[in-house]
Amino acid sequence: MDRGAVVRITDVAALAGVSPSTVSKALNDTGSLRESTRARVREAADRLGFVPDASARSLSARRSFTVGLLSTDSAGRFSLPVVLGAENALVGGELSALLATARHDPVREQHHVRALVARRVDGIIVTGRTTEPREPIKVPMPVVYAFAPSSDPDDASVVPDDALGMRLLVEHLVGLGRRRIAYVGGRAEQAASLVRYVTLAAELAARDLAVVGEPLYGDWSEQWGRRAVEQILAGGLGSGSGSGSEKRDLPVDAIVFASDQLARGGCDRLRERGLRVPDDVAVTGYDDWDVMSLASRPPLTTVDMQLERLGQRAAELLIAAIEGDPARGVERLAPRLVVRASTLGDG
Amino acid sequence: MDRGAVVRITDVAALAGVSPSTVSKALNDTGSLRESTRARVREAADRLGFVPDASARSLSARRSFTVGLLSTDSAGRFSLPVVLGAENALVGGELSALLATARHDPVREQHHVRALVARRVDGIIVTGRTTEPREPIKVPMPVVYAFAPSSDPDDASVVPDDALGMRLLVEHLVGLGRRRIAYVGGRAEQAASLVRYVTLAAELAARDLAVVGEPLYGDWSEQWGRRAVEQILAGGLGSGSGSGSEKRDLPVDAIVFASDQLARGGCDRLRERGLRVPDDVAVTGYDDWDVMSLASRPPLTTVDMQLERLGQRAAELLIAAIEGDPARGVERLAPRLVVRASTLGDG
DNA sequence: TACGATCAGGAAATCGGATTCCTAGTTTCC
DNA sequence: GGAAACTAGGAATCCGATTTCCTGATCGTA
Repeated sequence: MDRGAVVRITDVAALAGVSPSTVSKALNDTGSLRESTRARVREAADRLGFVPDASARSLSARRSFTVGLLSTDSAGRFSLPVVLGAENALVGGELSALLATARHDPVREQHHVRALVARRVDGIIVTGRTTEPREPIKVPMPVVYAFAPSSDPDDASVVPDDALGMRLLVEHLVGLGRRRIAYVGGRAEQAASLVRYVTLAAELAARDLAVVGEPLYGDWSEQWGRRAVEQILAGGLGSGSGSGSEKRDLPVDAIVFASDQLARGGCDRLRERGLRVPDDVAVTGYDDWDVMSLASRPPLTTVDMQLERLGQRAAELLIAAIEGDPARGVERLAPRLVVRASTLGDG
Repeated sequence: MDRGAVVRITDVAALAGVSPSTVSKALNDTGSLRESTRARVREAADRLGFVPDASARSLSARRSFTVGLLSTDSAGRFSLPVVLGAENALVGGELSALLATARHDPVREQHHVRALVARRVDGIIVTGRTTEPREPIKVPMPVVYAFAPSSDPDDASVVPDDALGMRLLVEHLVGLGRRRIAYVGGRAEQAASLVRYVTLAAELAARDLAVVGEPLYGDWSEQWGRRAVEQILAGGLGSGSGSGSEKRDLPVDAIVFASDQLARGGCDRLRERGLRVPDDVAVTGYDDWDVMSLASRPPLTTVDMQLERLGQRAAELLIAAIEGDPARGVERLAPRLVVRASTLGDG
C-alpha cells in the first residue's frame, strides 16, 4: 500500500499554517486557541487523514492506552466470552486489547507477561479455563482476574456466583414440586463440580430435603451424562430393567447436571429409556452453552453465567484501577436462570 | 503495585557505569564493545529487571512490532481458531497481537481500523464468520485476509480448500463402495453450502455417479439435519413409513452433510428410525468440530479445515509482506480427512 | 495615556530508546 | 618512531506527539 503516506503532525501544521504545538492543542481541545483556528486545523487534519501516532503519544503520556488480555487457556469455551466481553468494554474506554494466550504453558505465559510489561500496558486482565484459583502474576501495573480468581485474596477477581446459580435452580425445581433430586457432576476435583454439589445439598437441606444418592462424578462429556443416568435409574430398580413399569419406581423426579453437556447426554438416555423429560424426570444443565442447551431434546433449563458481562465487569474494575481506584478481593457476578422445556414441558 | 518502579535505560547505564548508548548497544548486540562490557551491562540490566519501553523503541524504529487481528465476527466458532493460530505464529516472530472484534457492525469496524492505524500496526489479519468474500479495508499497511477472502483478487487471502475437502470425502465414500449419495447443506445462499454441493456433484459425475435427489438446503442446525434425513427417507418410500422393511428400500447408502452439526442431527434421526450408521447409511460431516463430531453417535467421519493452521499461514504471509515480500491472490489450504465410525463402523 | 491582565500561538523541552557521528586510546606496519 | 588503521565508548540527534514556558498582541480600566 501507500507506505510513505503516513501523515505527521507537522504536515497538518504546514497545511493549516500553524505550528505543531497549535495542532496538538487544537485537536485535543487544550490550550487557548481561537475557535476559527481550531476549525482550520481540524479541517486540515481530516483533509490529510491525520491519525496521531500512538507510540509517540504514549511515550509522552507515559501510558500506552492498551491493556493485556492474558488467557491461560487457548481462549476456550469459557475464557473466550470473557475475553470478548472485556475487549468490548475496553473499546468504550478508548483502550486497545493485546491478546496473549498461554496455552497452559508457564514458559509461554512468562514470555507473554514480559511482552506486556515491555509494552507498558496500563493493566492486565487474566482469565483461566476453570474456576480454580491460580497463582497471581507479578507485574508493575494493575491486574484483574476474571473467571479464575487469584489465589491471593488481596488481588481483584471477578468470578461467576456458582452458589447463587445453584440456588436459583433449586428454587425453580422445588417450586415445581420436585422433591427427589439427584446430582451429576463433572470431574470430581474441580471447583465447579464441588461448589455446585455442596450448594445443592445445602439448599435442599434448608428445605428439609436431601440429594438422592451420592453425587456422581465423571468427566464433562455427554457420554458420562448418559452413563450417569443409567446409574441413577439402576439405583432405583436393582440391576434388572423391567421395561414398562419403570416410571412407577423412579428413584428421582429431577436430575441436576453440572453442565449442559452432561444434561444433554442425560436427556438423550432418559428418552432412550422411554422416560419423558420433564414429565417423568426434570433435567437442568449449567452454562447455557447454546449449542448444547438449545440443541438438546428438550431444550435445557440451565444457568447462564453471563461470562461476557463478567469480562466486561473485569474491564470496568481494571479501568477504575488504572484511574487510581483499585478494587480488592473477589467479586461474584450473579448468573441468570434460563428456563426451558426440560423442566417446564412445552410451556 | 510498585508503579514508580519502571526501570529506564539510564538506570541500567548508571549501575553499569556506562552511557545509555552503550547499554543499548550491549543489549542489542550492535556497535563495537568489549565483551566484558556487554556482560557487565547485561548483568546490570537483569539485576534491575530492565525491559525496554516498546513505545520508545517503536517510535524510533518506525515499526510497532504489533499486528492487528480484525475479526468481523465476535470471534466465533470459525474465526476463533484462525485468530488463535495467527496469534500463535506471531509470537514466534516477536510480534504482539491487537485484538479487534467488529461484531458485524461497520461502524465498529471502522473505529477499530482507525485505532489500528493509529497504533501503526505493521500489518493486519482480517477474518470473517463465513467464507463469503468481503470488502477489503483501506489501510497504509499490508493486510492478509483469512477464511473470508477479500473481494479484490489482488489482495492476499488464505481460505480453506473446500473443493479438496469434498473430493477427499467422495474418494473415501466411493472407495468404501457407497454409490447412492445424498447431500444436505446449510443455508442455501452460503458459499460453504454451494461449493460443497457443486464439488460433490462434479466428483460423482467424474465417476459416472450422480447425487441422489436434489440437494437439500435449510439452516445449520441439528434440527434441520434430522428433518433432512426424514425427507430423504420419505423420498424413497412414498409417504407411508412401514417399519421393518425400510432398509430394503433405502434410497441412499450414504449422506454427505455440509457440517458436523447437520450430520449429528442426521445420525440421531437415522438411529431413531432404526437404521444403522454406517451399515445401512454412511454419514459424513464437515468441520471436525469436536463437540459435535466426537459426541455424535457414532463419531463422525468429517473434514478438518485446519483453521489454526490457516491462521498460522495468514500470519506467515503477513510477516513476509511486512518484510517486503507481499503475496497476491487466494491461497487455498488443504484440509484433512478425519475418518471415524460413521463411515467405517467400529474400525 | 499607560499599565496590568488576558489571550493566541509559537519555541523548546520532554518522553525513552536507537543510531549516527565523534573522539580519545590502542595497534599495526613501514 | 611516527603515521595510518582500528577500537571502545560517549555525545548528540532523531522518532512524533504533548506540554510547559514564553512572547507579542489585544483588551480593560484608572
